[in-house]
Amino acid sequence: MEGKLKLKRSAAPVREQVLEALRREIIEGRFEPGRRLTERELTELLGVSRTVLRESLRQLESEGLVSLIPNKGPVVRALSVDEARELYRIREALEGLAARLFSEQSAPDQIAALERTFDTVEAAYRSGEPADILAAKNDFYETMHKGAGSEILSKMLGTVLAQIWRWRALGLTHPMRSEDRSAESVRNLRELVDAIKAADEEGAERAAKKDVRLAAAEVLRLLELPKDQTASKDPI
Amino acid sequence: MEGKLKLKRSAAPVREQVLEALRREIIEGRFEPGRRLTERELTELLGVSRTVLRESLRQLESEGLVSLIPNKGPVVRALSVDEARELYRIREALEGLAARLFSEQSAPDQIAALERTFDTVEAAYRSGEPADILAAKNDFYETMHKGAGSEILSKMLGTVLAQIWRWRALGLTHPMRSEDRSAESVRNLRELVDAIKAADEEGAERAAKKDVRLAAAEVLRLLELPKDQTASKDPI
DNA sequence: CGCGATGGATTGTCATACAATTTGGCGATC
DNA sequence: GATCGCCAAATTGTATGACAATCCATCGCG
Repeated sequence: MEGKLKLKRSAAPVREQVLEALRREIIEGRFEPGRRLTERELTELLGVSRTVLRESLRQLESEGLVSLIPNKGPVVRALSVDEARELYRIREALEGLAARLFSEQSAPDQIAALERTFDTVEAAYRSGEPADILAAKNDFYETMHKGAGSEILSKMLGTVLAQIWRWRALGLTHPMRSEDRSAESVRNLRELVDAIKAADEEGAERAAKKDVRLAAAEVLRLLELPKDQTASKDPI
Repeated sequence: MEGKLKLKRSAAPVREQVLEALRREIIEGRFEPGRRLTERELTELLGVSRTVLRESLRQLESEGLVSLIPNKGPVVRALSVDEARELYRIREALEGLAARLFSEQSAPDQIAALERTFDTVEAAYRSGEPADILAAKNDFYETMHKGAGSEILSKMLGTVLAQIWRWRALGLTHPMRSEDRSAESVRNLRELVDAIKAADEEGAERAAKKDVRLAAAEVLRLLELPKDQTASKDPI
């Protein structure tokens, strides 16, 4: 009955901790797509009751991270390439909206925060370390979403990002990735930041959308490459 | 222990039936915003166990229809005017995307289906019956979402629509509603249908967004009116 | 070789129990 | 009489055990 993924029994409700723990395992790829998650296995792993576990699983289903197959059990959701395409289109629309809302508000402190995270992104790209780049870009987007001033939108973008997390890493680590992508991406983000600074709503939306669109194109290109590369090492 | 909202014990899992029953009650306004929903009350009303009920409530929380206040219980979520505004902006972006995707696909049968639902909308507007208009427009949007060919997008739009359902009715039934809105709305939708027929992706997106934007403007105008009208009759 | 029966594993649902927390009210004290 | 503190009721949070329903692999029988 021992929990191996330790949960502090104090601060937050157990259910929340379970939810976060499972979400993390899935997003970070330790529970790979398609993997079955039986209730017994999870309750033993986490040391919680079925009651709590099942509530968390239902929530993860709403977020699109697991599929609950009737009488069969939960499975880590595996997305098809088509679904990846759909998610990127949705993300494009929503990031565009976020950028526009950010521009409309034009809050000086938020803009300053965005510039700071942009500098970090730039530095991370220069360092070339994929993990750093990913972390920096996450910060950047998070700052942008926050600056848009819509809790609802932030949450929606959060669930979209959680679902495509795997592929975002792919675009940075795949051996066949395009070499020009880095410079291009930085250029885009700078354009976005400049537009927001200038309160250019139209330009901000366009830049944000373009950034997502190019990232999507790269990822989809990589996903459709023949699989026989040496790339089999890390099929996140 | 008798369930007063009858649930058939057969076809679908009990949890799904509970989920749908509660969703319906909330969307259609029989559980008004802000109302507390204690677990005991709901289990008795529905005749199900707390286990099932709580799982359903968690799901409704993810959908934004209830707020779960810790140690206090579930409450039918009440949206502020600001949140309404946010939801309409999000809807605008997503409906725009749906229209664009529909155009891109240009599936003749879907287009035909859309034209049929548009005719129904037109007829409903001529009849002037708010319930008919609402139902017809729902059909229209549903058809459009389906035609966009993205299950994920459809579901997202579904949860957005569920949250603003109340206000959509408002735009059609409020005593102070603008008289020109009907003609304008029909004109917009026709523009949208025409653009889709012409595979004009740009135009379709623009028309869909405009439709949402105008509907939002009308609803927000009504929400900000002084409350002392005779309008107290039906505060859905 | 096909195919149905059977049994194990897993989910679906329920009832119950008790701890933790909130809340409203009651009473004691000043 | 007012204020503060504290108790008790109501409600959620969590755990446990039980049993039916369903699915699936496998074994056995024709």
